[in-house]
Amino acid sequence: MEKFDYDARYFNPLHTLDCGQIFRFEQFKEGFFVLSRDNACYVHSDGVKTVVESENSEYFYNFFDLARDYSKINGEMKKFGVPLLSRSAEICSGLRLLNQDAEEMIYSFIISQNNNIPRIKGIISRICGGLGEKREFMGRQFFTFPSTPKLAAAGVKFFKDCGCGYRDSFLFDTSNRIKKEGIKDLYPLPSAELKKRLLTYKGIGGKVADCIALFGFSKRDSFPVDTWLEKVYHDDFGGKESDRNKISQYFCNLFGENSGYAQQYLFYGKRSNL
DNA sequence: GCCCAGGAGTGCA
DNA sequence: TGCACTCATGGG
Repeated sequence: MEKFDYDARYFNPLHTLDCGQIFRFEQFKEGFFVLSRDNACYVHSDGVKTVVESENSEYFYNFFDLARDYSKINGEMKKFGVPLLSRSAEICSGLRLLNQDAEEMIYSFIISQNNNIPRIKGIISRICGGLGEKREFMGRQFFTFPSTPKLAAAGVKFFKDCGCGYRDSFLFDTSNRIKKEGIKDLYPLPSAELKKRLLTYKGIGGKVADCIALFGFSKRDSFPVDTWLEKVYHDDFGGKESDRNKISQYFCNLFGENSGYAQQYLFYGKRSNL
């Protein structure tokens, strides 16, 4: 068992986990049981220190993006004079962007399209239960996220039976393509080029590509626009466009390198009615 | 029964 | 290029 802690003011487990960037976590004891790739951790906070217990501290230190100073990022958010953003930044100063596994993000966000978060979590959980490896951490059983070869070999019916709906063939096609080609050459690409490449996969459009770039490739200059951010754009920024690509461009021009952080604050703030 | 959910593929003008 | 239509599924 390895264990470390961090200033809770800039690391709040609930705000970090509950803003739609991760689908594999559950309430556990006084905090949360969190899964990423084939790793598990227990994260909990007393409001002063946030503690992470795992068998791989190095992995989760990077996963929770703890090398980065969020006090400055958080402060920047209040300079735009947008009440929703200021409130969210004030209340959610401990919200952090996770550095997650690229392939896990690709499959997870293909599932996310036109879907709601509770159901997305259920689908992913069933896929892991069916194809992942059984492990145990702190007396709790969990399943790893399946490798691409396992997903590729599963067949459309497996995904259908997990409740994926019409996204079953997207997962089948994309996993088989990644099995053949790999994604190694995607890592060094700049955001715009990466997004262009992601758009060529079945089931990945503009919004999902932005999520994968942001959460799976740590491209913080991405701004995914879903139904919630479209609401934010109209309600809180007085925007007139309806094309989500244009809305994303608007926000990227406004927030630049901090686009991803602003997006998460706004998403959480709007959904939570802050 | 309806509307919505972290949308995208397709066909047609 | 733009736009309407369609796609499974479960929760509210």
